[in-house]
Amino acid sequence: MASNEFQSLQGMSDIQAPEIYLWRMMEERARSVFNSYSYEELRTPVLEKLSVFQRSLGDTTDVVKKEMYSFKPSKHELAMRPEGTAGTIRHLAGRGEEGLNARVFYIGPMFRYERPQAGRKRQFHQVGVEATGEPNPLADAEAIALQKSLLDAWGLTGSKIQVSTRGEPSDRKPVADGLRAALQPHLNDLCEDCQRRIDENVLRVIDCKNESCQKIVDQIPSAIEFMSDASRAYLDQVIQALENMGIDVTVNPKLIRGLDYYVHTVWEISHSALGAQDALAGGGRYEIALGKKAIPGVGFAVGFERAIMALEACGITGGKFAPEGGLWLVSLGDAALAENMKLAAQLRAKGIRCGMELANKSMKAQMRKANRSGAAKVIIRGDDEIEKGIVTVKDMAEGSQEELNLEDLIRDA
RNA sequence: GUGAUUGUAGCUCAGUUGGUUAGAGCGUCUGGUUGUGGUCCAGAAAGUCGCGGGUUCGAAUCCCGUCUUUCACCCCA
Repeated sequence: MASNEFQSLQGMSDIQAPEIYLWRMMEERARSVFNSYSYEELRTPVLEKLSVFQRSLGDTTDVVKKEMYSFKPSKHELAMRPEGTAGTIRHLAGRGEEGLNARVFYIGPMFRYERPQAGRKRQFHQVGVEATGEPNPLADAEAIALQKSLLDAWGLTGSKIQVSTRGEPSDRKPVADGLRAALQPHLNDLCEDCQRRIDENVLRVIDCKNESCQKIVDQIPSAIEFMSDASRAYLDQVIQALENMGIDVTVNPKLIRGLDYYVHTVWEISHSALGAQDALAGGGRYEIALGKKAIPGVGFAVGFERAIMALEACGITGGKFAPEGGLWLVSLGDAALAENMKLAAQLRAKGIRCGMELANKSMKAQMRKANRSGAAKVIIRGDDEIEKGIVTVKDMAEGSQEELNLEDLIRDA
């Protein structure tokens, strides 16, 4: 089978039935949930100028540094979007005042050149939202509530919401300095990676998976303790607002989120079914400057591939959402086949799911197909029926049959 | 980028220390006498054993390369 020519690219897969029905369910319900929170859909291009991502995600992040599909077809260096926020903000920034108070969502493919792994593809799919506006703990809480509504709508259970804060930009230095000072005495006990991280990105030491590093991290003060009173108060207000809405979250000061643009609230939703990459969704408050003015907002993204892994662990699979019901037309003889083509067109015009065999096959074969299609009823027509202007209708579940006038069938269908 | 791992019919997999026409189950198709499915029975079609080299009288089985799968690190959704 699969010769190389028929293989899709590494980390990029074809999504087909029955899994596709799960995707469709998720997309449809996502749109419905977003509508209930009065968010509008925004579709931005997959390609943007490379600078759009460099400026919003940060030059130093791995995503920008080494995971982007970029190329230069003409004047500008372009890149395929590795996430949805940058393009969305690029769009909103162009809408002036209106863009500073917008609520939009997106659904679509994202691209990152990484080694594929559980729940990680090179072309992967996200649904996300962005709500722009000045920092407001209630907005952050609402975004988390919206995300929870989304997962609930999909029927996903067993996920965990963890919340933390990055503080304000002015907190960054005190936090980094404070953590470095606290870690310094333990330097030799940290893993190799972490010894490097202390200088490069000290926050990453906090969520190192190495057990011995974790022991040390547990001993030192959390990043939040080095932040200003205002930053801590902001987080408290978010937690309070979530409590008021009855949303259960865990405050985890060790939660680190990588992108540079985050300020204040950050959060992550994880699920035990996912393996090492257990985050199926993440979000946070950000401030993104593309031009002179920074755009403040809050948003989140959910990974479809990972959400699907979690859903399947909950026993929710695509097959459950496969289309079924409707009719199947069985034709005996060429005359009936021609007549059924006409009938099918009439039924389909009424929006009825309607299948039929277009080749001259045995009745047995046609019935088998009808059964497989999930049709509720089968319309059987041969020379007899054509002559009398009737159809034989068989109920597939009960096995019962009756004869109907053709006109009655078309009218009542 | 680092370290492992996978690749045999549409799908899930067997294939013994390299040896004649590569197997099974599921699925598909066709039948089981006049126009009836989901069960049962019978039969059939379907693989240049991921791709390319090499070793050998002979390779799905050994070696090298390459693509791909899966997993962990890294990073992230």
